[in-house]
Amino acid sequence: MLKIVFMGTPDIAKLALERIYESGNEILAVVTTPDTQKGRGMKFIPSPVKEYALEKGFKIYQPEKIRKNTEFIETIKDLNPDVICVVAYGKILPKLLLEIPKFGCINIHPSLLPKYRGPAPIQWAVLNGDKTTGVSIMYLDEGMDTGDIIIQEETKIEPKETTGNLWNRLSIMGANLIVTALEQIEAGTVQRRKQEGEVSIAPMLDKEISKINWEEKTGENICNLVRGLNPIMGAYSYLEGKKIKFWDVEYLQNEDVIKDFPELEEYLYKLKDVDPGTVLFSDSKKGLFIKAIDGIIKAIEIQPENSKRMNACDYLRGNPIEIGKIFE
RNA sequence: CGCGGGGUGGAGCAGUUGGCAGCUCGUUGGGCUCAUAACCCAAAGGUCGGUAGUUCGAGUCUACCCCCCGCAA
Repeated sequence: MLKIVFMGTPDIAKLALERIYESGNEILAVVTTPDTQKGRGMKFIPSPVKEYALEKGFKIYQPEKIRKNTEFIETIKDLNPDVICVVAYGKILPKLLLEIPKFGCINIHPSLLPKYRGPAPIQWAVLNGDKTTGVSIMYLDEGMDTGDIIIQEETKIEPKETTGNLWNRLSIMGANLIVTALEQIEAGTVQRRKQEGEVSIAPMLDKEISKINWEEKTGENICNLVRGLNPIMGAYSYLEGKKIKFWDVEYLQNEDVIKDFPELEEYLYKLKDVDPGTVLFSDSKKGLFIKAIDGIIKAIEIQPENSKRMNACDYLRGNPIEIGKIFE
């Protein structure tokens, strides 16, 4: 049994905390970011980690800042933890804190380091259309995700998998893996190795990215954008001044569409002349088809302005879209 | 007391200056088809988010409440 201080904030961290606790370790304290005003009405919402900690009665700390917060650092020092586990805490730990636990500070990072160092590794793996990714358990050092690796596990990214799906899977993998790492630390069999391979950075997602660029992006790019931003932001486009978000789309070749809908064949000759983003076919039974530079995007799940997500076909029933209108 | 949008048959929407609650689909039954997600005919299905009020009369106007959604953080 190890004595652990856990630092983390979102749901991915909550799951890890849960597993660490359930596998028989002692949680000396939980550190999470202060409650923030979120959502409609700007109410103060505790982080998922805090909720779980409250439920289990763990000691909770929510310092505003930790760099130069000597009082907080002393508090942690007094707890005398064997290990500090950090999972998506949201703040960079100062050296003074890193040096406290005798077995070090370990971290879950949801990518195969050194690929995708930084805050948005899962999102970027999907956005870039990667076929595989993984989870790394590593020692923290003063850099950004540059510490030595303890264990890594790889997983495939399914062709239609969204960031949300992958996020859930990696959360579980990470939670299990950090427990394994803790067991190794306790048993004294833990190994560490330097990060090797090509380094890349996964920066925070810019808002700009969520607008679909029909002119320049290929059908595959658009598909990756849509699933990569689901469910965090959603990719959007404007139709007649109204913002429409795309939550699920399918990328089709012209031939695929003709095969399913022979009646579209008469439109085929027009395809070359039409601008990307143009609505090629719109019907509440067959769906909504939009031209991309190299094929056709079929909208499956969309979200109109001020409304909720819905099936594209449902939307078209009450809001018919004329063929020839252009998304931009 | 951050800003804004909205709750109308199972789904998505319309409903003008208050005056019989509609549209596109779906569902059920029937018909036509070699056949169909196509077409034709018919039917069922709503206390219009809730409560109180104004009125001869409220989906529509007023007040309060509940729920949902978007932006912003």
